[in-house]
Amino acid sequence: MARRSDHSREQIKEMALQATEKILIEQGLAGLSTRKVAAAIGYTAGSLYLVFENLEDLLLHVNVRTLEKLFQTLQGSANDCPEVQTCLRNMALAYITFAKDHPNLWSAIFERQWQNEMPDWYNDKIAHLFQLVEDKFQQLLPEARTDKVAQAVRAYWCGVHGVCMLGLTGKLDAISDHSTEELSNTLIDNFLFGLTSKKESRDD
Amino acid sequence: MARRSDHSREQIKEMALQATEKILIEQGLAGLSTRKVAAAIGYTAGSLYLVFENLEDLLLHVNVRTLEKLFQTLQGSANDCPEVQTCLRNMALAYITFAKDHPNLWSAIFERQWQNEMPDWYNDKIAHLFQLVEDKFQQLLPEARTDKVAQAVRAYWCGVHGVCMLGLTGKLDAISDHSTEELSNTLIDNFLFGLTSKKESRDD
DNA sequence: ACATTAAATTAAACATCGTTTAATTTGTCA
DNA sequence: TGACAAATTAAACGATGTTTAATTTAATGT
Repeated sequence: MARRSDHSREQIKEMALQATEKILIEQGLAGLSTRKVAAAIGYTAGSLYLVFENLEDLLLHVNVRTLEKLFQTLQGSANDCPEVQTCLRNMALAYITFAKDHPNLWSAIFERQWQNEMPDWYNDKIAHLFQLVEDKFQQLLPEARTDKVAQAVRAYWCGVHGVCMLGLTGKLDAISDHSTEELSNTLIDNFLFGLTSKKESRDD
Repeated sequence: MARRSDHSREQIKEMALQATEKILIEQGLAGLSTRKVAAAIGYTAGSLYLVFENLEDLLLHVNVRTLEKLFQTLQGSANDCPEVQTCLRNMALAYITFAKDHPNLWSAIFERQWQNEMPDWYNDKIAHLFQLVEDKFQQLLPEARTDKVAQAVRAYWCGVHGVCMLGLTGKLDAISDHSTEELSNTLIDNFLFGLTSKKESRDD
């Protein structure tokens, strides 16, 4: 075996990931290209294909890192809160804050239409995130059936994500300028109130 | 003045819009290109720039048509319902159904990161859609302050959109397979219940 | 120490893209 | 009929993701 440079495959992989993240942060998904990434790490576009399947694969690895950071943030916001409702409130706000702080990284996860379906190691990270919310809902609804909790988790998640998406892409500002945080609280509070008030209702 | 073909500017515009829509439906946003559109209407890519600013402008015009269709659908679902809650339920379901029926047209509205901010004639169409929901909320909360209604509309809209987005892009299937419609109902019902139960609560 | 060999890396090619430019066709009017 | 202007195109430009063949590099066997 022989290699010209003193970078191992893993090193190149790491360098490429960091370079991609930097470009993504500074120029957004539209400003990302294989040649830019390669130039940033002193290599050529072709070399990236030795380490990643293609640009989509590279981007997927950056996204999973973003998901990990998001996980840390959400976990931190889910700890010291007296009531479960407060936790779920805070986690939503933490999600929104994260998206605002890292708009390009965050939207890189959703902006793209992926060719292949997500690999397992990626879906696992998302499940990891869901688990964080699910724990709280199990605490909130201790006697509820498993699938009811799962349903609540998804509804919550969709709501928060919707606020984030429409809020950050400015699709709401055209109409009014309510803050995204207020919107999130309105949605969560009312949803949770409804959920905890009529635990026994059957409507399906 | 002289023109080679017997197509007026308006005709070409219309032809291009229809061709774009067809390509979008069949091949998705990733399969769309100026050359394809031009070829489909028997012209050359350059000719499109006589009629549209650029591809983004062309796509925007297709999207506004999609919004108009969506408006018709929502309006239809908002008519014959005994209770307001039922209307809001149905409108959400209609939105989801529309997105499922026209997945590529629907996601073309959101998948792309736009260079320029939306023109007024586009934002107006969105406001038009919001109005449809706002009417129902005003009916639901006749005594509420205007901004509270506006807030509720946005929360509702974000929730529904979030369900749609995460549901259609398959970001939820990785975890469980609850139907998108059930999810929508869970979110809406609980949110509305919370909203109508504690009308007088103050928490901001 | 040197030739061999295989891996690492690149340069170049390919097909495509959005957009702009100059060239060409076309129809109308003096 | 000839001149002019609008309509349309062909071609060019710079850029993209990806693949290929060529080249460089370092370790190995002798």
